[in-house]
Parts: sequence; structure tokens; C-alpha cells
Amino acid sequence: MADKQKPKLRLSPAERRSLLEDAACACIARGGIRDFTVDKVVAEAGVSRGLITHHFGSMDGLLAAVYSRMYHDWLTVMATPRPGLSRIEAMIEALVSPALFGREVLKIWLTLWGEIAINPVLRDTHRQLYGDYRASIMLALSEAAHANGRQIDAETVATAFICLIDGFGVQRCVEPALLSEEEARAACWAFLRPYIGDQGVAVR
Amino acid sequence: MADKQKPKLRLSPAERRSLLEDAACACIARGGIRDFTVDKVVAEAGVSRGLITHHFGSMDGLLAAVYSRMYHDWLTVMATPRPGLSRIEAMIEALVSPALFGREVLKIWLTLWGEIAINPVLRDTHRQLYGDYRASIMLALSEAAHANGRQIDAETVATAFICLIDGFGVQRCVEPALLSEEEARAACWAFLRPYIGDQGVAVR
DNA sequence: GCTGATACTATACAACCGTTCAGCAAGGAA
DNA sequence: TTCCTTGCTGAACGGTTGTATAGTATCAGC
Repeated sequence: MADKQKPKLRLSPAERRSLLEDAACACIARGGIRDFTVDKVVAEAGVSRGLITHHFGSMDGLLAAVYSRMYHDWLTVMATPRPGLSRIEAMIEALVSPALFGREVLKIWLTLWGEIAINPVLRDTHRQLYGDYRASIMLALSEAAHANGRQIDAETVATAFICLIDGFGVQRCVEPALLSEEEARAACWAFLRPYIGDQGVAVR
Repeated sequence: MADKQKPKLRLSPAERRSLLEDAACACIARGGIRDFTVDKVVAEAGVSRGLITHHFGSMDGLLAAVYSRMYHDWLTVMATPRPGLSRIEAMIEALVSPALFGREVLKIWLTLWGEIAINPVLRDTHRQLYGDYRASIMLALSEAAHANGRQIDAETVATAFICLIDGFGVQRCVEPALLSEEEARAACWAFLRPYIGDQGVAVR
């Protein structure tokens, strides 16, 4: 409050775009796609109505930017190595970490999925980005299976695993109390154990 | 087309409500929550604008009706016994059947989840109905595990299994080509096998 | 300091939003 | 037939939607 002394600066396009994406995320997390409106977003960002069109061309443009930003952030967190943990362990820890498992983030994802399902333009963007996500999971799975001397159909397992993760997201959004971080982690390992073994980690 | 010769009949409230719910489902499946509007729904149903308020009080009322109708249909299909199949087998077959696994149906669910996540009233309705869903899955799991002489924590397994199913729905909506009915069935069994065994069914 | 590019504001606009309400008309009860 | 409940219509309302656009403010290059 006290530090918000009207900067009213003239920002670089990259900075302003980022601020508007932040505001859009906040609106979507609060009220879903119905709160993704010009008035709500510019009020959240503290700018004038014209800025969205100026920087993104349209609301669809802003939504696409939000989507690819979310994907980028997701992949970044997921690909961050954690000292002492194998790739698959680090990945699961990332998946249940607040940065990816937080309800606000997941509510945004849920909204975005709903839009992808009906918006062909967004679906094309999704197809391009989604490959990286899928590939990184397949890599971690293959590595883990190989380390335990097993052979798996990484593609099939990865698909089902991704579904499980997405389902966690849905469940956390509609009934957060039913699935804690701890339970999600355990469910991940229970799912993967038949394929890749225990990885020598104490799992409960 | 030819058979739509303007019946303009005066229907019973139950019939008219059902027709409006149908129309609302069609709109939501087509364009998500943004196409759930008075104009779109009444155009789809071929009635006047005032009818929604007359029968449901508000658009929120109609959405709640759509939600509970979807839940009721879902449970009905899932609880239908299939000759020669155990309860858990019948349940999985139902889950991958067109009635529940069809993309149109799943797009409606995806939209509804998004609304539940942000609408407290809808969330309360969800809590009440959701218990039945959860309970029926737990029952089937316990039964199957017991038949194979195993002991499981049905609650934990059911939660994870529900997540997997929800994730199937998400995946089918955003990228239908990646998950066929056959693959979903196989993934279900692969997930459940460690808990309840094979049930003596040929699974591939 | 001057100039031009552009970040940004603010208004205007037509279309659409959900809800209200007065009135019409169908059909059972008398 | 007459009456009255009620399914149903359609216009009207105030508010919100996304976009276009004219105008202002700021900064980089000169």
C-alpha cells in the first residue's frame, strides 16, 4: 500500500506485457475465464483500457501469452535439478511443490484447459508446447527404468502419468481437502513403482 | 430438420426443464462457459428469453441443474451392471464407454469443474453429490480386492483412481488423439492391478 | 533543443449480458 | 361456457463486453 506511490512510468514492452500477464493470471485464478475481461485485467494492473489492445492486439492475444508463459514456468520448475535427487525424483518433488501444486496455479491451468478444448488457435499453441512437457517426462521415466534395469514403454507410461498429474490438478481445484501434497507424492510413486522401481528412496 | 414443424406445445415443467438443460449442455459443449448465455441457450432450445428465468430463476440455477443432471447420468451409467462382468469390470467399461468417455460429455465436465473451482454454491452441490461417486468406486475396489484375497486402503486408492479418470477427461479434451478408449482401459487396469489383481480377465 | 517514434490514456461505440415484467394463451376445474 | 392458474412470449432495462481511435506524454536519436 505505502510503497504504491503511483510510478506511472513508461515501461518497456516486455515489462508491461509481463505485468499485464500477471494481472490476467490473477483475474483468472480469482474468477476463471469469466473474470478474464478487459475491465478486470486493467483494473488489476492499474492501467488504462487501451493497453491490452496496444500490447497484445486483442484479449485472445493476451490469453495466448498467458498460456505460453504458464507453460514456460511449468517446464522451468520441472526441469530444475535438485541436489541428491535423480531426475524423476526431482520431477515429482517439483510436481507437488507449491510452485506447481498451488491451488491458484492449478485453477489457472483448469481454466486454460477449458479454453484449449474449444479454441483451435490455442490448441495449436498447446500442441507445440506440449511436446516438450511429454518429452521431459519420457526422458525421466526411461532414465529411471534403465537405472533399475527395467524396460518400459515410456510413451504409454508417460501418457497415463500425465493424466494422473492433470487429475491431481482437477481434484485440487474442486475439492482441495481431499488431496494433500503428501498424498499426491505417494500416489505418484505408487503409480510409477511397477515401472521404474523404488529408486532407493524412502517412500511412504 | 423436416420433423421440426414448430410444435410450440405447452409442456410440463419437467419436460421443459429437461429441454433447457439439453440446450445448455449443447452450448457448453460447443463453446465452454462463455457460450452458456441466455441468448445462446434459448436459441438452441427454440424458446423465448424469459423461459430460463421462469423455470430456473436465474442462469446460475440452470447451471446447477445441468451439473446435477450430469452427475446423475454419470452415476447411472457407472452403476449399470453388465452381464458376466464383476462390479469393477463393469465400472471400467462404463468409464471408457462413449456415454462417459465421449469428448462432448467430457468438455462439459471440464467446464463444470472450472466453475466449481470458483463458485462456492456449486461447490456445495458438488460435495453432496461427489460422495456417492467416491463411495461407489470404493465399494467396487474393496469388493475386487477381497475377491482376490487382498487388503487395500480403499479410500486412498479410490482418490488416486478418481484423479486418473479426471485426468483422462482433461487429456481427451485438450488432445483427443493421445488417448484412445483402449489405452484408457489398459491404463485403468495397469493402475489397479497392484491393488486388486487381474480379476481373471484378459487384459492387454 | 528539436523531432519522430511509441508507450499510454481516455472516450466512444455497437453488441451483448442477465434480469424484470406486463401481457398473451392454453387447458383443467367449475 | 366461464374462470383462473400457469406455461410462455417478447420488449425493455441498466450494465458490461471487446475493440477502435483520437489525443497526450515520454523517451531515444540527433
